[in-house]
Amino acid sequence: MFQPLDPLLHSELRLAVMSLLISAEEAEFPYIKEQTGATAGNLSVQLDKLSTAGYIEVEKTFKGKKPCTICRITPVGQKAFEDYIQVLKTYLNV
Amino acid sequence: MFQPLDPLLHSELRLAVMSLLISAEEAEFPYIKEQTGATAGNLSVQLDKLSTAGYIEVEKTFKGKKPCTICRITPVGQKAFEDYIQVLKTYLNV
DNA sequence: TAAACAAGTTTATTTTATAAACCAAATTAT
DNA sequence: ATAATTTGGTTTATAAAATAAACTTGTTTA
Repeated sequence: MFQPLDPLLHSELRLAVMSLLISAEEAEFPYIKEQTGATAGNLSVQLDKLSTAGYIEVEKTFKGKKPCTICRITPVGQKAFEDYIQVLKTYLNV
Repeated sequence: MFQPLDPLLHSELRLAVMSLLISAEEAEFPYIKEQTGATAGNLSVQLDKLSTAGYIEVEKTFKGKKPCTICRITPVGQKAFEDYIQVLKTYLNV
């Protein structure tokens, strides 16, 4: 029997975002966009979903006069990521 | 930069099926259904996709008078599964 | 001051996953 | 014997998700 995989994390782009934020603690929208190769629209949507779930927090600030969106992983997000890995391992026979 | 995740494997049910077949070498439809908890319809569709991709082979035989669908992983499928794990690991920081 | 660019968001489209409905044959109950 | 149920699936319809295209707002640059 397989435990269900958290659907919020079992998504290529959202997983990549979480992967970045786990190591980086903080990252700006354009950086995430570049690292993941996502389009801005897709990234925006996926960040919203992670944010709504409480997995990340999104801070909207300014860098000089330009808007700047900063993302950070939350404790809830960290826990979800770790749990996801544990469950996933049972699928991979690792 | 993240390498793309094989979309055929990055699916909860198909991954579970592959996971079973990697260890089992051979499994019948009802067994896979039971182990994965999938509905017959969903399983049928996903097995088709894996089969069309050449990741598994599906043999239709009879067990006495009853139809019996046997699934096996192919070398192509094994390779794809291993590759998928390698790529996935870069997302998990494992 | 008009054109191009940066940083996103919103909306529309495509793809995917999933289950409901269905089918054929075999078994069981009446 | 035949009606009802079960087994072993497939096909089709629906719901959800991913993704990109189009758009917005403000800022630089020509």
